[in-house]
Amino acid sequence: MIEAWITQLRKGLLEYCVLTVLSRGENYGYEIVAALGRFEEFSVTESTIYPILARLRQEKYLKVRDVPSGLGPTRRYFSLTAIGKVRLAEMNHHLKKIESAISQLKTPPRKDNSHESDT
Amino acid sequence: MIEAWITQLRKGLLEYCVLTVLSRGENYGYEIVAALGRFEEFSVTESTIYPILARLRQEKYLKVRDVPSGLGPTRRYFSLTAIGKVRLAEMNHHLKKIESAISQLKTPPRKDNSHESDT
DNA sequence: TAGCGCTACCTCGCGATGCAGAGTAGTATC
DNA sequence: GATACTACTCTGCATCGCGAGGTAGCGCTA
Repeated sequence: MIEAWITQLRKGLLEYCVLTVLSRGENYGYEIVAALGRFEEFSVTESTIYPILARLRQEKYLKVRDVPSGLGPTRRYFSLTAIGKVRLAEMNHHLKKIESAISQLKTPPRKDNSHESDT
Repeated sequence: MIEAWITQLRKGLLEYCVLTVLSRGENYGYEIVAALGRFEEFSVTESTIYPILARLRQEKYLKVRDVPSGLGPTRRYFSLTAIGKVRLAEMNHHLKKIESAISQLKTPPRKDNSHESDT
């Protein structure tokens, strides 16, 4: 099942997506779910996002600001901290390297010489 | 720890990498480990690769050919089956969509109109 | 007051995966 | 027989995504 594979692929990636969304400005959980949900491959529910937000916050990558919405429960706005921005930059760096590695995997490795001429 | 994040990122991705490596032609486990190990982000050991190969084979994405190596135990060459190639194509498709989604996440969403002019 | 629906947040428990560590087996060399 | 190298296998743990379920504030209708 491709769907099961996508679930595995998201591991780690969703954390990155949350940070990326927040790099555009502060936002609250419910809206982040909606923002990611616009993309089929990132369709998620609260039970996926809230634990990520909690962990990111615990690790000091996010800070919190509670704002009464007057239209329901208080909204908890998350935004990147300084180290959160650093973290996101590191992630971007690693993702680029991974992309590069994958594109190299698609091409047979260039042996310096042809001391291996099987078949 | 970024390293822990990379570990999470690899979930699902390694399966894709293995299929990609095999799309270049048949190969055996030990060599696949070496092929992936050339890239820092994909540095793995046998205990990571062999379970993937076993699962991929069980799901009929790979077929096996045993070849005595005369230099140790018999080598077990893996190669893509027909549905293995289909699977890899599907994965490529999904990865492209994910890449596209990520690049859109980096840009604030364009509202068709400005019926939402917050700030 | 009671019931319903929407917004918004949080927690529990399961399944899948990556991976360190340890083990098995075949061949060659000493 | 002991050591070393190649090649593959198994066990057990940690982490994450996510379905299911729960709480709470506000507004509407009856």
